[in-house]
Amino acid sequence: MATPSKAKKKARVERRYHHGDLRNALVEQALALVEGGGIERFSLREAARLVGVSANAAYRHFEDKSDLLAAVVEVGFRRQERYILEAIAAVAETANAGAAAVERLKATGRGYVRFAVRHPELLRVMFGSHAGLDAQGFPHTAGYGLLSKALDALVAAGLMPAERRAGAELKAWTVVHGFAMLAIQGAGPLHADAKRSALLEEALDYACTGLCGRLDFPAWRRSCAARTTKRRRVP
Amino acid sequence: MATPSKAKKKARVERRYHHGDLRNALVEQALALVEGGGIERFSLREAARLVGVSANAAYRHFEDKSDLLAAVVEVGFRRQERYILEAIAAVAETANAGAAAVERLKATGRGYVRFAVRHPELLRVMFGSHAGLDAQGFPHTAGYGLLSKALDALVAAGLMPAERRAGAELKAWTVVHGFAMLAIQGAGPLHADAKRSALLEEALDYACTGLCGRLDFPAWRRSCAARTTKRRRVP
DNA sequence: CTTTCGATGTTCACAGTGCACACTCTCTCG
DNA sequence: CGAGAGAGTGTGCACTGTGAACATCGAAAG
Repeated sequence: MATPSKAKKKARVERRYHHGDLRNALVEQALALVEGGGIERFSLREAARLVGVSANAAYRHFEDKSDLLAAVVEVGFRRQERYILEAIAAVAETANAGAAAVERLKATGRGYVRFAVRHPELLRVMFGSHAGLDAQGFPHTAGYGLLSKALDALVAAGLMPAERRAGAELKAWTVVHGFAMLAIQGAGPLHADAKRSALLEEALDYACTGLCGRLDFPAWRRSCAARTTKRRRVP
Repeated sequence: MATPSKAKKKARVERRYHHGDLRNALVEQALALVEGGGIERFSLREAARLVGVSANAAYRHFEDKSDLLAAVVEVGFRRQERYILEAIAAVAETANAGAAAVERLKATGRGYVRFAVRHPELLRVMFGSHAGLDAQGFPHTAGYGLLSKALDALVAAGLMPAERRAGAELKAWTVVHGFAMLAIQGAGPLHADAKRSALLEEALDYACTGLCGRLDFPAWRRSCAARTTKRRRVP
């Protein structure tokens, strides 16, 4: 066997007095509890128990139960961001700048909704109380910045009149957030996967229409055609 | 003094063994607790205590804590419906059928959002778990029917192409629900009353654009003009 | 007018929760 | 090496949701 002095440093599987990474372990466990059974079936005590630590150990790392939950919300937003980035990465490249801008915008929405459907309880917790948004009222997430860039590109490509640019983030967010929330609620025909993604595409077209103000820019038509023909799969 | 045999029948203010209307009293109290302090600050026991009854008395009227909450959700939906009806009643009559249809559609959204802003915690509870929606996934509320009628009228007035009619309820609902949720979350500039209602009007215009597909129907322009000139106050 | 019975409320009991306090263990640094 | 700070434990308290047995009332049946 190896020298105990070195083995003690890390990688000790047996019960140690100091956990070593309790904070993260608790957040991870809390998240698991939330995802499988909603916010009701989550207690600080059970999270601690499952991690193999006394209940009060959690208070060395979190003020409160709600503080632990806030940490869960934080990783929720980061996870959502990853979904959005993946969705954007999945769109096909196009020579047409307008089509690319439209596709990137739509991909943002696809990632948002995909995250919602895969982690409904987590999303509910993220928007369950006044938390998760920064002082300006936006998520401190790269995803929001990507949305802004996509909208800028839409203007640059001549698809969106410049005077419609202001506040466009919020409008786009409104549609996508509403869709996501209703989807996880099982509203209308949104619970079935196939139907939902078809309706999402409709909703995204509809959102773009609303954002740009009109359908009949020539470049717009071309971009729509580009979308339906080629799209890469998400891994 | 009156004959005791008759006074005993009803209207006894003193402590009686049988409450007489416990179920309603509990729902009312539970609703009050939810509205002032969110779902966390609501316990079956406290509701019972405030009503002046033992905790377990509630179990004669409700299966569960969650069953009581479901009753709260029910009255929430009815209350929301009243807001929508009031908002619709508040729009000015117009000779132009198209303008009237647009206004009725928008009013639905205004009522929805107004309810959300006035009863944020209640709305959160209403959409906090898989509840409140019927088997088809729609709220069993007259408000939804009114939305459908407004959309039909939009088609009848020639503002919305008939081929865009299918699924329009869901799209309208998506925008308005998303707006309402983000508003009560304090997202972006939505927490300030004045800014919010201005943005709501923008969002409603934007939703109509998306629903109808194009801005430049002549009747559409006229209806927009009609909206900005005259609107009655909500009482 | 009694008797009886079902609906409605009460009390007691139990497990589980969030949290405060005082205690113990271990690692690090002077 | 020894002291102190940071991390984890145990005990205790007020509270919760819920089950089971008991108490009370109103109305229907005799």
